[in-house]
Amino acid sequence: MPEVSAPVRAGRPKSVAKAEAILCAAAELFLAQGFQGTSMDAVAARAGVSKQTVYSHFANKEDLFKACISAKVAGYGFDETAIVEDDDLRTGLLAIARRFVDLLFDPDVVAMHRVVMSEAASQPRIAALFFDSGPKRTQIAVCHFLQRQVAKGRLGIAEDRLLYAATQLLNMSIGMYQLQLLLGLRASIDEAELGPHLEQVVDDFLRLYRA
Amino acid sequence: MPEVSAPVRAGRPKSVAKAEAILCAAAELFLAQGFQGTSMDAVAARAGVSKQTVYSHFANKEDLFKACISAKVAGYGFDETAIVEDDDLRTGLLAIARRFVDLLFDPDVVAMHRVVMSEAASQPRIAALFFDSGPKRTQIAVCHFLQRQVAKGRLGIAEDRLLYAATQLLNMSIGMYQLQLLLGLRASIDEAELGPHLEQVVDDFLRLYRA
DNA sequence: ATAAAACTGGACTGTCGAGTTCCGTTATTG
DNA sequence: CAATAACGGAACTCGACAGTCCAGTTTTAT
Repeated sequence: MPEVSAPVRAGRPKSVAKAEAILCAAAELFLAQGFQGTSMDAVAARAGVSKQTVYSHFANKEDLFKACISAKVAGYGFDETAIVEDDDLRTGLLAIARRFVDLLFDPDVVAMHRVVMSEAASQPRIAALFFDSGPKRTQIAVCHFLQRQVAKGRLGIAEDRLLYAATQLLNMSIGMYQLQLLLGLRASIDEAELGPHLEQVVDDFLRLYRA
Repeated sequence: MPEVSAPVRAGRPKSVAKAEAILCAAAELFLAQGFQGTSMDAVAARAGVSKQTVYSHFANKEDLFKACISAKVAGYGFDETAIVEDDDLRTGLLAIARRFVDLLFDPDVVAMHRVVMSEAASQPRIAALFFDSGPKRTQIAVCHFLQRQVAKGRLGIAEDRLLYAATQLLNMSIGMYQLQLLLGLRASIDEAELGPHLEQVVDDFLRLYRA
């Protein structure tokens, strides 16, 4: 029985560095100009690589796109382990809201939303992957945080309304800001506007759910 | 002084019916397949018209796109005059939330969001037009409703927080539903799920702001 | 009737992009 | 060193599409 996992090793191995350069270049272009707006020639040029090499690492444009989004999604997750169980509940919620909008309003993440949405029809798998490892994961992480606060007796939320409450906190944090970013009506959100907004959101959340 | 507004009338006039057919066909295709995914040949074919005729009514693809979105936006507004000043405040708020999600979750409107977002970079004017006569107008309409309820002594909201409160009501109504629709993860939202959700949203809103 | 302009249908140009192919070069393994 | 495979570079095929052109036909105002 021949070695299936190592099929006849010989010759020059594929450069991992080049594969990463291609992936990186492609991600920049796809996020900035969309899938259809990005040509394989442009990717090769930006990666400083020949088109042949691009096709030796990725079968076609669609595969390259999927690899890009998968990599980006994996790298950009809402880090749930970083949620500090602060002594002050309000501070903890504020930190969560802050971390959330910092992620959501990041130019790359905004661009990702745009691209995944516009390709959702032709790439349903990518859309599902994005949702599960992005928004869904975030929602669940916040949900777990709330659950722990309920267990500590600091919040009063029924078990079957935890997901709803988490979504509420996140949705209220978004405000009109994300839409304006997605539409390119703003380049970024001013801290002087965002800070008070998030405090208001957290205060309202506490009025609804404080034990 | 020559007639500037009626420059030398003669010959066959342009068919308004054909212009509308073109606009209608283009809208269907643009919303279903995006700007870049729609060819002028396809528009002409769908409208049952020659390509020449398309170009006689619209200078180029971009102009046609702008005309399409403008027309759709004008036709799809959140009808603020239809907000009934119901005796029961809860019923009134529920009606607003319902009207809002009925509009926002409409397949055409979802598709519009997708298209306008993906073309926002190259068509900033369209994005601004969409925002102002869509989300912005809705927000203001709800804001006015809330203001009247405050005047009647039924709600307690500070003047400078009316916009925030309106956004809150709308954002909470959206839940995760719009994102799932935009990503094509759902085709529509089941009433059995949406009804209780909206009631919960309105109840929470009332807990925060009832006078 | 007549002239002007809209409309059809199709052919045509020019461009761009995905994916392939070929050849010479370079790196790696045995 | 020799076999092997990645890489660069460039040319190439093939199809799609925006926009134009034209010759003939239809509609409409004067």
